[in-house]
Amino acid sequence: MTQMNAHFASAAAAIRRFDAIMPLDEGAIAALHEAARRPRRVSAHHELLTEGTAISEPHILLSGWGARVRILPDGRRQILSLLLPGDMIGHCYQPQPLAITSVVALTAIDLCPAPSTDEVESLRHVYAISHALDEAFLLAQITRLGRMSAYERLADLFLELLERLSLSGNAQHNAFDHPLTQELVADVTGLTPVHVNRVVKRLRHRDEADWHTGYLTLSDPDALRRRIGRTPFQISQAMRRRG
Amino acid sequence: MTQMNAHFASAAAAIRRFDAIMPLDEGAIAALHEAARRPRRVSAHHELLTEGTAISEPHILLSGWGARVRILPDGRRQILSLLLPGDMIGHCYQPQPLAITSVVALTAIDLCPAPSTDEVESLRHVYAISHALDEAFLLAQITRLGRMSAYERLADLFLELLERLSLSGNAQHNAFDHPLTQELVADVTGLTPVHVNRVVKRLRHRDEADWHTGYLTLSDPDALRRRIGRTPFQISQAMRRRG
DNA sequence: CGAAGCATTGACTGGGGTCAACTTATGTGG
DNA sequence: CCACATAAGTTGACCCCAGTCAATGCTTCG
Repeated sequence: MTQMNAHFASAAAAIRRFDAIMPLDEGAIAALHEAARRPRRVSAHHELLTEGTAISEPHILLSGWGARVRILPDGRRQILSLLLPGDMIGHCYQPQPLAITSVVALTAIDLCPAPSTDEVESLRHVYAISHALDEAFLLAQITRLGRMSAYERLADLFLELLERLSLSGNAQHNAFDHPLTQELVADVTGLTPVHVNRVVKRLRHRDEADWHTGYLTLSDPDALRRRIGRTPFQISQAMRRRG
Repeated sequence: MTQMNAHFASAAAAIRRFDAIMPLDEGAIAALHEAARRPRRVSAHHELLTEGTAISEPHILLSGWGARVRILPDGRRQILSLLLPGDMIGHCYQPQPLAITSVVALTAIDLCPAPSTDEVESLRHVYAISHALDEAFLLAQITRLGRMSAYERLADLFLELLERLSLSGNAQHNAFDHPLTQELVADVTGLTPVHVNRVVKRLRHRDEADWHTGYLTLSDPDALRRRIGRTPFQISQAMRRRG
């Protein structure tokens, strides 16, 4: 289903996300479509960027999931952030050409170079907001790891994923394709795979979440949000206004 | 001692840090000195920025320590990152005028508006690198919280502080003023104050660190780095080169 | 000198890690 | 289309790191 047209890389998800972040003008839409016409495909487990390596140009993730990863000398692995359709990869402000982290494809993914802001001025603003959102997700990740229980971490992560995937139109009816293994979720949440399994079981028993064969459904996101005291993520109107 | 001339806000630390990040030209130094002439003083525990509030203009922390903080509905508190002399506050790329987190003064601090890059073009590059470093510290914080034991978290944090404070000349001989309470360190490391105390005790007994009356000494940073497998933080040459 | 904040310690608990077996998917080649 | 191999999910038994509760010192500083 999702797989069937996976090789028709489409700009749809990315454009929906950017447009949700901030309404796009025609030039921006055209440029994004054009850029997405010759996507690069990378298969799962391959490294897109290597920590300490030069960054070429910023890219846009068209489909599939990626992650920024850090690995400790003894092999422990931490996923710093997840990259979803419409997210940018390697977007930074000129001076620093070195990748600050490795980026890996968690599934097969399609990506394309991000249209230059020199050509489409209006994208500058969109990219900047996208970048600010990325930082917001890092901060959310820190609070998750620092001050939440295992149960809260999973619930919070699932809610974040639902909210983010909704932006790009990759979620419907509180459900979405969730291609990660429990081990990868463990690497995001700072837990062990075994314990992730136990907590997922609990979520299932409570009828709060169902996660089978790569598809995750949250039965009542609002109730879950209230339960763990999560402020629903939203792009504030003010965020869009120029300072 | 440190307190005695605290009311003579000085640009020295900030300039040393920026210059260490990337050699400054005379125009930049002059602008920084000028900006630091009329510093704003904020006493401990006061909020500099409130989450969701409009950001005025970027500032430079001249002296004292601050923190980006997030508080959960039930009162749990997580310090997202520490702000040290020479660090920037509220530096972001135009479009997003809302503070993404609260910022509080942990000690009495002095700050001044950051000279505009419109006036001193060369500062743009320096600010960008400073911003990239901030992000790098967030990523370090994530790995600390996600994949390190309490012992490693404290050792890693202390080493990061030593390295960062060395840049601004606020550390000498592997030692520095450390004004935080154990409770605040707990809020940085995602632990409880009680457990921070126990780990600090262990560090003391092993003669790895000594922390008394606001002064922290690491007896052998390199040995400690090796022990916990920490890559010494450094600003790579390549980071300074223009892409 | 007393009060308030911070550091220190002990006794106890529990959330989450570890180890290991077993089951269920996924997938690959014959 | 089945047989087997490999990866992923599931479960139980056990343990330990770090949290909790609570008492006691130790500093500041008014």
